[in-house]
Amino acid sequence: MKLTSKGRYAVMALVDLARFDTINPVSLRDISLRQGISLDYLEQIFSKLKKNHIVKSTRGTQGGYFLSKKPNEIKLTNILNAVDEKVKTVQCKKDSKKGCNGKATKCITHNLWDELETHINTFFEKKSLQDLLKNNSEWVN
Amino acid sequence: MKLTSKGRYAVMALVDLARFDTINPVSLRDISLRQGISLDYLEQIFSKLKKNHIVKSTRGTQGGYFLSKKPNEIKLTNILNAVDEKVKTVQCKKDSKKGCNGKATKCITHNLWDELETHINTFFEKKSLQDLLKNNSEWVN
DNA sequence: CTAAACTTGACCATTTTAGTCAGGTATGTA
DNA sequence: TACATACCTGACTAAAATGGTCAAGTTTAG
Repeated sequence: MKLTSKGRYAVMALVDLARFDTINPVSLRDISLRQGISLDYLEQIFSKLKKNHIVKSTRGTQGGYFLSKKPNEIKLTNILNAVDEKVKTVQCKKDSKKGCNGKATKCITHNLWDELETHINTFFEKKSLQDLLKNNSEWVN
Repeated sequence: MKLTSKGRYAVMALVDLARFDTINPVSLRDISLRQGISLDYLEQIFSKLKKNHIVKSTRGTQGGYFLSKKPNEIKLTNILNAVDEKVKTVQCKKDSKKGCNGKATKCITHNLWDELETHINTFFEKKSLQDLLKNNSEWVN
């Protein structure tokens, strides 16, 4: 199971973006300063977000990134998948030697982790960027 | 966030134990053979399980481990906590430099991860060893 | 034409994971 | 009492993941 700061950074950056991209595109430099995330690391993350059609970008002076959809259309699943936080709880295919190969002879706890995975993913599918914006609209930056 | 094979092994081993400790204590060697987990690794795991009063042991020939409570009294939270799988989603105290110190100026996504943590822990608090036994009673070993 | 911005990919230090290894200690049974 | 079978402890480590940095670009608005 993976759920690390890369995913957290991605979500933080996108919330930031959603709040500031209303007029002009937002530069990674600004996000970096506001959120305290390394610029170089942000570039890696946004490269993936762009490939997954979550953000678009404009180059040149005054360029930057903006959301490619409305905040309520961007679910957390989309974001986390984009940056490779798969939320996979088991990989039982490798150890075919004993028990679990995903078919007839599942390991004893296979179903459990499957359930958990569903449980977590449901959570992420319900939450959109919009939801996070609402919770934070009153906050000073 | 941590949720790795150590936790998975712990759960597997305990399900195995729950199925076979009805008459005699179960040796780690047997569990190791049945579940395909390294004996040395099992010893580490059971050391922690014992410290946390989830299992007890008898020494000597024919010795081994057995559950210290009934399967329905052992929740997955207990097991995972015992082997140090904390299921912590954020540690926002370290980076006091920017935003999140857990107090007034929480990072934008702080509430989100708190919610997720609760969501996952709820799942683990509901599930007991007994639940897993039921699901697997029909399986051949 | 050039500075500001995005883009790409290689690289790397540190930490965590998933164990192994070596050496114990305790105890039921013969 | 011997001894095999268990448990117990701590040091060690290869490999992978994490959380970045660094270097060298390309693009385009002004």
